[in-house]
Amino acid sequence: MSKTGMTQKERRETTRRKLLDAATQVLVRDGYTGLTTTRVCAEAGLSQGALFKHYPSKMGLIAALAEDLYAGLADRFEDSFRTGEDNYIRQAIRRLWDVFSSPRQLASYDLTVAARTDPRLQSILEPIVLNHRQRIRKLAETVFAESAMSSAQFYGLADFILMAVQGAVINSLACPEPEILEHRLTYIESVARQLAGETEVS
Amino acid sequence: MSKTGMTQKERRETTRRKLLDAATQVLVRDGYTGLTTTRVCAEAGLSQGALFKHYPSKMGLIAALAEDLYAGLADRFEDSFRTGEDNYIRQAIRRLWDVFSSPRQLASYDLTVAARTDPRLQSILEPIVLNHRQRIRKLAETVFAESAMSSAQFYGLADFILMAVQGAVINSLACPEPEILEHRLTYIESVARQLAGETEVS
DNA sequence: TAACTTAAAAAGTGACTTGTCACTTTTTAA
DNA sequence: TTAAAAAGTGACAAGTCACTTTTTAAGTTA
Repeated sequence: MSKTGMTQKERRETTRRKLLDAATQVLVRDGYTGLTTTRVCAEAGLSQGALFKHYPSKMGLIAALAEDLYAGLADRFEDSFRTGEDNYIRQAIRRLWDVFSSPRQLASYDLTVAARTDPRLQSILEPIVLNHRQRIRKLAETVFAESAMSSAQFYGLADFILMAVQGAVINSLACPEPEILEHRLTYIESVARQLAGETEVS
Repeated sequence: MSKTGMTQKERRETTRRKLLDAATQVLVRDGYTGLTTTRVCAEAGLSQGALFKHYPSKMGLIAALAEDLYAGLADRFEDSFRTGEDNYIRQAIRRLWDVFSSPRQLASYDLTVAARTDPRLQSILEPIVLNHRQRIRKLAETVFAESAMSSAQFYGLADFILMAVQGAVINSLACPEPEILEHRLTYIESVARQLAGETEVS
């Protein structure tokens, strides 16, 4: 844990990683409102000066944070679909639920919602979110290349299910009701099963 | 526009309404992060002292704001479904989209998301959101009492569609893509049509 | 009209915000 | 070994925040 014995490049990288990890944790724990440079530095065990040496402003840090965060989310999403393939519809919904209600995913909604009223944040998120979408779309195509459905058909369905799950997650943010949630998930599951059974949707 | 010629009760009420309207507008315009007592007072054309005379704290104001806001949302939701009944599935989806992408509805997501990391806000929203759900559920039941579907069936479907639309709306917050959105809406519409055509869903 | 109560304005307080600056420590290059 | 460059520190400036205190204005009642 000593600071010495590192090359400059290593020092740079480890410090930036510390800052990004700290920022992520603060965003997860305290939300966008509680995301202050003071807290990030305290969490990282570094000084204010260190932060502003590496990032020109708070927004600069947030830009790096967003990139890092979404990369992690996409990774998790992919992992979740690479493992386990039995009884896939039922499990897929549950897995989607797990993915989209994970702390980091919930924290990403803080950024999304804040972007509504912050043009700077919006322009930071735009390319990141576009890339994120593409990555998920590609996953859907490759994973279900050998499926009965065409990948295009599947993506339409998957995207739709995804929207529904996310809507359900966000709706349970302010007031979690396990029963309603369970009901919604099983409904989504049944719809997915029904839609997947038919080749023609539109 | 004179301040005089009012009874105390009238003064109280008009001032409180001014504060609530101002707070709503600030939330809509600047988001939860930008919702400060200073801005609310400026927007209302009143002093800080006036605000804290009527509400014991910022959270007290937010509690009143939330109640007022959600009441308005439910009203709008109901209105949207009371008028016009032709070609209802296609129109219903568009109407839902309109409702859920309205400025006030988007602003309500600021509260929802902020509640994740603020227990005080969460306990304020809990009863309000519960009541909101009930109100919407009742609407679904009464509106479709004479429909082919049973109201219970319809509510399951409606709730599901609602989640999907909301998910789509939130997903386009950070990075609006009209084409993707349009595609999603038509997909949701086709699914709704398909599901509504069958009496048995589960 | 005078005494009293409530509403609103004006001014102020301390805590917290982002960002800067002068300085020390560590690594790199000559 | 020594000079320059990079990384990191901690105090501090300037401003904003929620909230309080003091003062003025208006409404109510005797």
